[in-house]
Amino acid sequence: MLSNAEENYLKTLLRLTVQSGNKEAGTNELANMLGVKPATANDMLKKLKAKNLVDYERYGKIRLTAAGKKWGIDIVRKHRLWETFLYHKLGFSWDEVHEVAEQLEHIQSAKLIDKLDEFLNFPQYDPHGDPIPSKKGEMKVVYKQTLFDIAPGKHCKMVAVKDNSTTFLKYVVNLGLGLNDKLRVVSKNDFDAQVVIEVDGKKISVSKKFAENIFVI
Amino acid sequence: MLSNAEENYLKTLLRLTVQSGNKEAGTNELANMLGVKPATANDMLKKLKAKNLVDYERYGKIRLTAAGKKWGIDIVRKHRLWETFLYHKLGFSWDEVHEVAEQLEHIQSAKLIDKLDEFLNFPQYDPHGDPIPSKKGEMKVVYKQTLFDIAPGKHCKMVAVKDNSTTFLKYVVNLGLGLNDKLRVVSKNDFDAQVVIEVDGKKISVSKKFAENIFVI
DNA sequence: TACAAAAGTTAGGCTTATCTAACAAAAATA
DNA sequence: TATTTTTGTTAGATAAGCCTAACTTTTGTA
Repeated sequence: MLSNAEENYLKTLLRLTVQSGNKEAGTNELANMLGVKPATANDMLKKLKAKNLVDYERYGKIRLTAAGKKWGIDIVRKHRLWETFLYHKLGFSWDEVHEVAEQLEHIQSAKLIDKLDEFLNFPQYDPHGDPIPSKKGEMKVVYKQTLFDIAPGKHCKMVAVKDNSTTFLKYVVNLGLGLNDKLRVVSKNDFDAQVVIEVDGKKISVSKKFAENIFVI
Repeated sequence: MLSNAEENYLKTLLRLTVQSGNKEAGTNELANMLGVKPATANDMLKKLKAKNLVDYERYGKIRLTAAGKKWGIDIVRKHRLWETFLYHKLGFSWDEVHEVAEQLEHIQSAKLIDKLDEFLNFPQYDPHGDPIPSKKGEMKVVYKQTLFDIAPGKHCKMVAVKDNSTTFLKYVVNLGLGLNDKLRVVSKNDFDAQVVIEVDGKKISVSKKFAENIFVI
């Protein structure tokens, strides 16, 4: 049994290593993402090392052990299943699910998650288009191509978002965009990197930062 | 915002005062029910007093303030709604719901609970027959009459259970008893207070302790 | 390569929620 | 009523998770 804090460190390390293809993380980076000070993260790393959840030496890089990775994936699985429940069963909106799921992901009951999975009909993706890991910890490869990578003239389909913050998601909805929308990249501006796209015959111009947070296939 | 620990103290105080008709509670009693030492409970009482959630003087009796009572009722509402969800939607059994609901009751999101209430179709009673408080904090009067209070020869209906422990609930199921069963009290033994009841034409003999944990009307 | 900047660590403190041990007040009883 | 028992309180300790301030190691660059 791990505390909520410990679980959050594992979840964040998973994002920082496996999910980003980085393979290793640093103390400051970890602390920043968790909103704590490096000294705090350092203390926790020692604890997680003692529990064999991270692979780590003084002044060295941080990696998850197999056990740590599995635990992190379990949290992601729980988070995404709860998001799916909130969205599809309780009528939460796209941008509201994340915050509540941050709490629900720490509920400890294997049976609860299995039953929830079944109740939701074994969903493959959460409301943000992110893949839901299986019970065994298998997770579909995360999308790598963003809207910014698409060449002008080409078509693509919006399949997920990188940023799950309320601010970003509300912005997306406001622009009239949603998952599975078919997009065409009209142009990419050389001066300020604005990207003009066409959706449903309507043209909209978005920033580089925005385009890099939209995953497409 | 209160911590899980604080919420558990309020919930327990509610049980000890309002729900039992006692109206006041003692430190040892409270500590016992929470599984902590009296010294610990004493510390917490000071904190809750400072937050205006309990009414309490040194060496005096403990009462909940209106705010403390409301908060406690909210926890009970959440607990019972989650139990109903687990039982009716996820297929948990009678004796499994309590433990998981103990965790879920601390999730902080008013919207979540309102939506859950709606999703469950505004249930009035949880799977143990206990009334679910309304959003405003109105709670149906808890049943007072137990199987032990019924005179031999009389009929009654099992509407709730007092004890929600796995041990007790499994025992109830094992005896073939369930909510809404029609019972007839056959006899009450003067020597050891065993109560013989008839259900579906089958006679079973239960202890005084058992009979006192079955609410009937 | 030497040194400045960045990254990481340690030491010592704080808060919350718990404990034990010793003490004080209230209640029960002889 | 005096004394014992029960109940409640205080003081001091511990572990988790966080902090700041000072220090050390590594990295990047002039």
